[in-house]
Amino acid sequence: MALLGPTAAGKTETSVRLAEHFQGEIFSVDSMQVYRGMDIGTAKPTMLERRGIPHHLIDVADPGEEFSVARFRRLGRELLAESTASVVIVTGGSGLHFRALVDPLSFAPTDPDLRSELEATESDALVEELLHFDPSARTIVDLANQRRVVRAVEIYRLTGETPSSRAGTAVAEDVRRYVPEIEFTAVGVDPGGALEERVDLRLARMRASGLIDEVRSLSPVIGRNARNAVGYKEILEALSGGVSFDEAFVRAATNTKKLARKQRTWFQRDPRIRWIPWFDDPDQRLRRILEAFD
RNA sequence: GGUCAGGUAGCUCAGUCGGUAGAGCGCCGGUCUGAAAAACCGGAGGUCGACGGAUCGACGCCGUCCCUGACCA
Repeated sequence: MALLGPTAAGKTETSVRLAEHFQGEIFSVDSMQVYRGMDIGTAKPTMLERRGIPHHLIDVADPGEEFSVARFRRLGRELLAESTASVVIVTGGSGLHFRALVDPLSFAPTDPDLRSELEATESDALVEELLHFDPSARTIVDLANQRRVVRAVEIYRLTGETPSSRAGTAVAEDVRRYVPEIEFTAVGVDPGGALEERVDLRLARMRASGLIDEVRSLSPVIGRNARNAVGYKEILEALSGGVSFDEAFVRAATNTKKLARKQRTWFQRDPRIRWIPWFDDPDQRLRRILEAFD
């Protein structure tokens, strides 16, 4: 089963209670909780909060690494295959990571050298190359998005596959139709308008718990991906003297709310998620979620 | 009280020689297959401090007033 929704929706606590109820184990689908040491700012559940429930896909990479979705999928599938848990509870707010885990997404290979070569290439030239080997790529790839164009050309040079050929496969069609590879039932939770104050409150708690020190100690080793995490990027900016810590937290608050909206638009189009009405009381929330899973 | 600078989108500010306004951020919405808490796309929003004046025409010129900041008394 899956428990999804935007950040600060109380998923963590609820998922632990669900796991206790079903004797299950938790698989996190969170793009930033994968990094070791990024604890406070990612709202990673502490050992105490986990209450003995096994949590997977958390702390599986160093903050200096670039832990891609493809790696996330590979590792997640491995761990799922090995798992002996009677019930698996998938929870988190990273939509693509969720789909990578349960849906038939097949990631084409990558090559760091080729990648950096393409990234250094004039974007018009890349678009020209792309449209040359696949004229109808225009309708599939966002040509204004440099990263997408680079990736499409990279895949072509590495495998000969074009955006059209990849989009035309049966699995690609299944992905579009939300046909899962691993069956599940999913429930969505969303505090709606109450989310803003939950975010403000949570950030204040993070600050009180030492988020600034956490970021400071991570700053020498944090990598390109991890440093983009909301809360971290703003405080890193403050640490390098750009802005005050107060300002950093104000920005972190708006960016967290922005993130929540993006997470919503991602999950909202997934027809498999059943959204339940929000209850502020955790007990009531759990009860409604259990009903929904019945 | 005086001098100077300034009052333009929610915020910070652009606006060439007068032809009724733009950007970044925010806000709203969308896309999404190896950076996804990323990257990208679209949209809404302004009686240009107020009132008067000269002009075919003013955010822009002239006058008065209001507000803000700095400095001088």
